[in-house]
Amino acid sequence: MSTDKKEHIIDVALALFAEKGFEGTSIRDIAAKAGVNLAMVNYYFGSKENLFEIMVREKSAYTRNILDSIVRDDTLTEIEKLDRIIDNYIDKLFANRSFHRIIHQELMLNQRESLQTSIVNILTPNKMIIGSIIEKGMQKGVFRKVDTELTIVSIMGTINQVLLSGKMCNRMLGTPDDYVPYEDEQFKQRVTSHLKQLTHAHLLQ
Amino acid sequence: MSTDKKEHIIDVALALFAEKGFEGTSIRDIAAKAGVNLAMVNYYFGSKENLFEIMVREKSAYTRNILDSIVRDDTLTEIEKLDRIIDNYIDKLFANRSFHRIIHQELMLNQRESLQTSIVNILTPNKMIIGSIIEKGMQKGVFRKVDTELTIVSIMGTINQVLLSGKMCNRMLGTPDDYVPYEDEQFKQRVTSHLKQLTHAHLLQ
DNA sequence: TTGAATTAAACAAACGTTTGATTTATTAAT
DNA sequence: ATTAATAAATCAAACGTTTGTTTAATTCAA
Repeated sequence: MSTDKKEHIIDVALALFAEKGFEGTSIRDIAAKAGVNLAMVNYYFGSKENLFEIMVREKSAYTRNILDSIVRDDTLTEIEKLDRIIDNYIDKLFANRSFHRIIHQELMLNQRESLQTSIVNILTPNKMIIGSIIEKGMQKGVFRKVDTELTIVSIMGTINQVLLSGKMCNRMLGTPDDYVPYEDEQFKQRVTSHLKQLTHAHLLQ
Repeated sequence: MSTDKKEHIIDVALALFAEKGFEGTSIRDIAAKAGVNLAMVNYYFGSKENLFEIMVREKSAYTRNILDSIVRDDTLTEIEKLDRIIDNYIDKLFANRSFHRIIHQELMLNQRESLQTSIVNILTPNKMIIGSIIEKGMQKGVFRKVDTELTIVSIMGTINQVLLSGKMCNRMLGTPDDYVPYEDEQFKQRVTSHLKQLTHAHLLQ
């Protein structure tokens, strides 16, 4: 079984799930767009739900190890660490926006309970790391006293809100509906500097 | 055709759509939970998609006229207006969280194009009003120079992020998975004061 | 008695999945 | 290097369900 073909099916499925949702995407859709026979999908992955789970597990790998090097760097102050995390997150999430959409579709729906738990388990470590930086800053007295968890929610929520709806972004930018704002370097920069300004004002004394 | 029964079907459909998504909910699900015959749903609403559209249009009414009275009140400063808007929004969105979930499911998916446009049209006026308050504050010099649109995105994004996943909230609160955080007055208060602290730090000189 | 409301039953289409035959690739023996 | 045997990959077709929707008969209310 060629790994290339399996990978290709996963990539096609990822794009379709992100666009139409799990129930809105049929195996026939996936097979057609991937250019493989319908039966191959079940041959490779056993079932549609299994393909979905494998895809989530495989594609979630990129979120790991992003923050580790940043948090360990002793030459950086707390606010510098947060700035780097914002840079890093916006970069990674803009690039992997399809996957990120799927993650949040799943979190919102109350289907596939087991997958929801494993998504929460994927996201929690990252949130913990950011949280520890904020609390270190508060201990040192460089950060104001804030609600650590909800501060993380605000940072993530801002990025997610932007990633949620291209149509909304285009309304904001004055760009046409078929434009892809996430490939616009200027827009990325705009979101980055807004988020930094927001966190600086919120955290710094 | 009894309006009560129609309304009851809409309410049942709302709850199911919010939990399982549009494609994940069958007319048979709706009919069963509403205690009506399967054929009644199509008899009343014509089609599943039509029921969905009617529901969105009907339930979106509550978002209007919330902000008008606040923005017109001349006795309030800009930051006071924003505080009231935050109070109001969190109150309304927590109460109507099922509907709000559906809205954002639709925004995320690229199915039902026409509905997406009308959702954007529903949300845009509210964003415009908040935007005008922020810009008035900047003109007066009481507000810092900020990215108006992205500031709104951060406020909305924070609330939406919280409303998105009860599981995530419970992880944050240390409450069990079956707990409903949105009915917890203390949690609502916590989100409210975080958002006010955030916007104050971000906007005020 | 007329029209609306309600029902059980059936409809065709789409769904995820399985089958069984066929092709292709791999391995082992000559 | 060629051949025979074995395994893996691919395919068209069919499977049984579930889907949204329609029908035609029946009940109910005005």
